[in-house]
Amino acid sequence: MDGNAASGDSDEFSWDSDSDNENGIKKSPLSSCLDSSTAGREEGTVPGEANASSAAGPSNSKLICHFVGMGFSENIVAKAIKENGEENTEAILETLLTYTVLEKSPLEGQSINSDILSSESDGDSTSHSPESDGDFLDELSDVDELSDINSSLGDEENMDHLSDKEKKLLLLVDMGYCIEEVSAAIDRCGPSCIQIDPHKDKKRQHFDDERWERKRKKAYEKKVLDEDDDAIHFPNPMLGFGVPGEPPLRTHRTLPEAAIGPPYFYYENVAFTPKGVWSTISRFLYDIEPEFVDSKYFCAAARKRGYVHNLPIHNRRPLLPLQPRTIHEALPLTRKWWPLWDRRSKLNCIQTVTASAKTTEKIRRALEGCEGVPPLQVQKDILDECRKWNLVWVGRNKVATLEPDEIEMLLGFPKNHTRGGGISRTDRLKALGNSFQVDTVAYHLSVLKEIFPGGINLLSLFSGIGGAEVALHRLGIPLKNVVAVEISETSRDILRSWWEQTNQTGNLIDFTDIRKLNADRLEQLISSFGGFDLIIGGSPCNNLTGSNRVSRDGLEGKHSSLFYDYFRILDLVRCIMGKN
DNA sequence: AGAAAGATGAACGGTTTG
DNA sequence: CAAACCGTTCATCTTTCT
Repeated sequence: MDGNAASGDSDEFSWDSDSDNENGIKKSPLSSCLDSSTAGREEGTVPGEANASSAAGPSNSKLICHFVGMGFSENIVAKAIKENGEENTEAILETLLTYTVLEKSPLEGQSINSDILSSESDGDSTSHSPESDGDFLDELSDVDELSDINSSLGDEENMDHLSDKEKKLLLLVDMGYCIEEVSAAIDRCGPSCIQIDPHKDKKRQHFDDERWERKRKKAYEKKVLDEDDDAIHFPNPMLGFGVPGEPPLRTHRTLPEAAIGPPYFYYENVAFTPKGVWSTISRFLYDIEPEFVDSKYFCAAARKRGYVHNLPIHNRRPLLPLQPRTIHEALPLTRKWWPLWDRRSKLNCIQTVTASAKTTEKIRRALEGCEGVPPLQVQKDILDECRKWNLVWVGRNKVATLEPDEIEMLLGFPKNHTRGGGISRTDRLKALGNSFQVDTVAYHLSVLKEIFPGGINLLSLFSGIGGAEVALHRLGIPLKNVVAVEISETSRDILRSWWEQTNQTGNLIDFTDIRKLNADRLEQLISSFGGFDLIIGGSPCNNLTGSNRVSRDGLEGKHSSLFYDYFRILDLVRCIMGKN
């Protein structure tokens, strides 16, 4: 998946507006599906089409199903739809939230929810600039109103009549959390799993201090999560349920009822995220326990990732031939120049940026300055740089960065997979750095071969350069219909060019923006070939990975919040296929 | 020739884990 | 404690467009 891609196109969603992220109220990933079904900006459909069809008969149950999937009870959903009509999903949501959150104090409920929803559906977000005076004042007045309402609710007396869930919901929303997410989270794990400090010292003037607000939110998140009991723990060594060549750690597991397919699904992201991210992901993905695997057990490079999937885990088979597992085997030409004091046998994680010529030049000069074995301190400094930049030895005193074709091999792609067609070296490295390790994913997907001997229909979200497609193809699982959603044109080109070169007999349909993929389009696709067998994707890690010094904002980050779109699409497909 | 767009290089800490 | 991390941003150089 191309991590930067989300910022590439014109922003109808105003992701860039800091104030949206700061108070966290306007942005509600869960409701984005509702946005797109009402706003009529779907790819390949004319505006209004969605409204027309959602008023039709069968989609009424779909609508109910959708809201029930969000955690509302069927009775209330039916009531809300009756009250608002089927076409106005935002109004339905508003009503639902009103019922759910503030049944017993309708007055406050109305004002809070209408604030949230009216500001969300606020027309002009395209040319939105946080510096613009008018906009800025608008934001402030929104926030002020909200904080007035909330502070009036803030004292204990006024909250006495509210249930545990309602109190916590209000407090978290007050902290800047997205209301739908909080509601879903509480529904999934109960109010007691979310610890709230009732002593909030809210000062209005702090709202114009972005940094303070961000810090406060971060600190609060940390506090909430530190007190969270079910923190994720990582297996050490990071073998998941098992890797080839080792006795399996587990061959069976019991999935939560709600998690069982069809369709099968497979979600991937970096293992080491800010705290709490994986428990949120797991909670959304039907409480499935993530499988954490380091790809160093599949190839010569480390790649620590978490996978949430509902696939069977017995009778997994690795891709053959097995990849070389050490640097020397994978890159034999480096052996000759590899100094004895560099004891690395595995490469570190392949990332999107590589060292410059200056770094390798510096190392060469440092080594030429000493005769024989360099002093320990020099060794250590050089090794630190080598580990940091994944450098390999290519000549006397010479280290070098990995070449794109070497990375293709390490990640399990065919040689020249990303080469040519006007793609620059930088773009290759970037696209590769964002990709799956094919052997690892294929090992997990291998169980599909006997389930679907005739091939599968695949929905590939954030498909990038096609790691999932390559994995399935190498497993010998025929690809019947592949719907690939990828925002980067470069990556789409790479996938299509691979598709055309590998004698595929199926159809490849591609989409650009997952945010614009809606229920109507999915329904069309599903009815045209009878449903998806596998929904696979790794959403952007930009705001999760430790490499990001600037905006490691967690799941609510500009890019990584697209996880909620993965969930939205998955849930929609399950819904449409009648499994919700 | 000059502007615009694209490619490359270099500097930028902190959180999380065992 | 060390060690690792699917990254961002700005400056500068290079290529392409007008």
